[in-house]
Amino acid sequence: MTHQRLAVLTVLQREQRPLTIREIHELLDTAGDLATVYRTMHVLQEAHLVSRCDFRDGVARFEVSCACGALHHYHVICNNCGEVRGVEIEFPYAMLEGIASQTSYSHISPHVEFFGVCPACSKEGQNKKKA
Amino acid sequence: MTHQRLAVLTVLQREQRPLTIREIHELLDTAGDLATVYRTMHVLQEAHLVSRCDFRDGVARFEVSCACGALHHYHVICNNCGEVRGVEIEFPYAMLEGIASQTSYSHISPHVEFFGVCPACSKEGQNKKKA
DNA sequence: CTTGATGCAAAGGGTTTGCAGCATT
DNA sequence: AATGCTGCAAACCCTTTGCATCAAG
Repeated sequence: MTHQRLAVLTVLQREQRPLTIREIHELLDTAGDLATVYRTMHVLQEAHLVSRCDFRDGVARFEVSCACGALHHYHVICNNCGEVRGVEIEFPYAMLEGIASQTSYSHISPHVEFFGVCPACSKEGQNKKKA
Repeated sequence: MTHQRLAVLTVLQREQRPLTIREIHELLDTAGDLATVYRTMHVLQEAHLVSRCDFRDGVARFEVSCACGALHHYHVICNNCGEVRGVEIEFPYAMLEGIASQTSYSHISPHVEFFGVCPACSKEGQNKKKA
């Protein structure tokens, strides 16, 4: 609604990758207060305009919510250099049904992040082996 | 190896659920220092004796690594009351292959947590609707 | 005027680290 | 004696919060 919030959304739209709150703050033209960005992210999250992801490094990241069709948006993070790749792939909904039937939980939604080794770091590893 | 580390493993074995470092510390008979538990968890993690999971609440949790066969161990967390249920279910490895081929990343491993509403909270919701 | 967003500063909470002391080999 | 684990305290970082101010309806 407010100017600041639109600015945050614009940044996220432009970057098209998960951003730390600190990164968002630095990318804002009219850099307001960091606390304001934190509050803004809460609002945008509850409005389902952005989604939060967690790369297991203790820092929350945000990106614009995808207009998910059949394919869903995931991330693969390099264990070595931290590079993040986006992936569009179908999530196996059969799994959700299995979980629902095993647990009687409802409204189940998965939070998934993939970790691996990126091509560049893979090569480096090979070089190290050879050396 | 050391006494403290075995004690931590024993606690995790006994409880059979993801524990906060603070919880582990409180469950230890000879409660040493919190910092020691933090260091211990790092060691155990690197030794692949425990695995860390993340329930998106800013606190790391640990449990004994499963001797994974065909079925894998996952968690379903109640969005309302925070109750955690364990689930044993097959993970769709086809998904991993899809991601590997899309990204050229190797050694891909998924980190998954499921969120939903537990049966008890589901009932409460219905009561509220009726009331 | 009333409501809500902002900036600023301080506090909170989980985690890490430096250092000295202690145990074990 | 040497290595490494422990306890203690302080520091670090991300995040949240109280409060006064400011902008908008």
